[in-house]
Amino acid sequence: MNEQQLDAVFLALANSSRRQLLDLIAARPGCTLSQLLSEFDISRIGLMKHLQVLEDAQLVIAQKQGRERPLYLNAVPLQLIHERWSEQYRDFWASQLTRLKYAVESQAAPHSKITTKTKEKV
Amino acid sequence: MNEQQLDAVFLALANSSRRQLLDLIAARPGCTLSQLLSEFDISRIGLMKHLQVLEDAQLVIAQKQGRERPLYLNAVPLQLIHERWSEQYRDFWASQLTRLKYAVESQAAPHSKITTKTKEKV
DNA sequence: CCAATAGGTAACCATTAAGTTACTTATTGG
DNA sequence: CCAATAAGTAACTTAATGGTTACCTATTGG
Repeated sequence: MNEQQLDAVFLALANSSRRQLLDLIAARPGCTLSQLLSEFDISRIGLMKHLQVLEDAQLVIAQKQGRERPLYLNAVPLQLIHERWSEQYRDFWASQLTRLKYAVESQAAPHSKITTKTKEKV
Repeated sequence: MNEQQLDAVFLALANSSRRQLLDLIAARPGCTLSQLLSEFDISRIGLMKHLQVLEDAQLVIAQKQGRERPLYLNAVPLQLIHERWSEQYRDFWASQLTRLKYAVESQAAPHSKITTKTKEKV
């Protein structure tokens, strides 16, 4: 995946309606836009535009069949990103410290208050 | 992570300058904006805005120290997404078929031409 | 001290995103 | 056949992105 493809995938995921749409397509392979419309509060055209963004990112594929256009998840881009992260952040995650590690190191003599404060829910 | 936090993280990742910035911060924990500026073709303010987007997503944390603001990667959001995908797409990825599976199933009697065509590089 | 340095604000501009309504096309079931 | 259905196009509005320049603030090293 090149940089532009990454842009497209992350952009596609950066919207909760689109993530929901993707989940629905994953759960109901072959479904059509009209079938999914009832799950959303937006217009058909609005939803169609979201779908287009997912297709641009190649997260969804569709083949027109008659007047319908059945939709399918293509999880390959997600898989590729998943694998890349596995390699890239292996050490980070293995340490089980992540931000806390650096937060503490960077402060000469942290108060106990600060160390507890940095352990926040995410 | 709630939906808005996911929005923020994916939005932050949906730009190659920001991904590059994140990589640099990961590689040089404690570095400052000015130090990183030479790696980019954009203005300091432009870069500062990208940094702000990463901070909004809590992918980067910074504590002001004197006139400097050392930067640190916070990989926790990435880790959470990584874990979620591991669960969510386990079966999909295990099948090693992804889109091909559904593409073939959805066509009554596919020509050999079509089955080869669906196996495209991603 | 004070000039250089690191960072921050404000205001602006062009492009893209996210949504709408109105209209068109093409397929199909009864 | 033909009306209902599924999808697509066009045009528009509002808000957000991604970038700029100009100016301001605060810290620090010599």
